[in-house]
Amino acid sequence: MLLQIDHHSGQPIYRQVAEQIRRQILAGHLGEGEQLVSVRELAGQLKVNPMTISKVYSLLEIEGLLERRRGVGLFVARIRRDQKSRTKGQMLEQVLAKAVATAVQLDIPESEVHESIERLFERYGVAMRRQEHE
Amino acid sequence: MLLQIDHHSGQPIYRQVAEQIRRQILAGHLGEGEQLVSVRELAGQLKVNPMTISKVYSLLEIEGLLERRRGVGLFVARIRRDQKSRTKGQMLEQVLAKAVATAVQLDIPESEVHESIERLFERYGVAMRRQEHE
DNA sequence: TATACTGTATTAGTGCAGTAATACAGTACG
DNA sequence: CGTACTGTATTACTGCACTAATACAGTATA
Repeated sequence: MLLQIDHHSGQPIYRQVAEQIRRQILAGHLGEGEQLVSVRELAGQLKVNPMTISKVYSLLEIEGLLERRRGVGLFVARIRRDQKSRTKGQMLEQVLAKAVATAVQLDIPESEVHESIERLFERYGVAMRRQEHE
Repeated sequence: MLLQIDHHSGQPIYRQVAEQIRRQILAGHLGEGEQLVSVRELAGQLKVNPMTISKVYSLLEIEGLLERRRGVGLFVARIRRDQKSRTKGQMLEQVLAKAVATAVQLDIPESEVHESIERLFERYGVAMRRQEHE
């Protein structure tokens, strides 16, 4: 599992890690039933206190993304497809709602929002293709 | 000037106020050259320490939205149209970039993003119409 | 130049989110 | 049942963002 922390982002460590794991699960990069790296091991890799990682895992367990087995470890929970896509939809809508609110208050027309999104997607497409070649 | 503070939003006061004034300026609801309410007066209205408002004004001055005249007060700066629309565009793009990043990482297709935005705009439309009737 | 406004530099208080240390609890397995 | 793993409850430290109190500085105007 490839994780990285940006100590200068202002975002707390536990949220950065949680967000990355959450996305790996929802995107299917982290398979159902798969065991996660142990708290102490991940803490060691990231050079962070184990409690910080424990907090991350607890957070994701509450969200229903992880299942814990006492004394054994944490595993990616079985998630029903509809629930999964609903969660993904909610995450998207959360960020989009902010954007639309901004646009409305600044009197920016809907068409411009769509255009901007097209540009951004295009930019991502380019970035992805560059990544594939490396 | 109609401003409100939500003490339960978690967002600090000075940012809430700054954001609201910023949008009023960029949307043109607060005209060029117009004088702003004095620090002490606004602080009184919002029942907040004057320094908090001073901080807000300083912030907006640094952004180039306000001009200060020592001992007199603060005024909405003259902003060139192109700069204004550029600023607005940047604000929008900032929030949209996050949304697109989320979508890409979750493997959500671009079409779904556009649909979600249409829905959100529609919802806002309804809310606005309701407001007009009140 | 006195007064009644403007804004602000400085300093101090406060709360809380984030992180860490420590010690405790469950499980597997020889 | 001991050892070597799992995760975690409790407690405490720490830094910093936010807010506030106070006293100071500029300007207009009579």
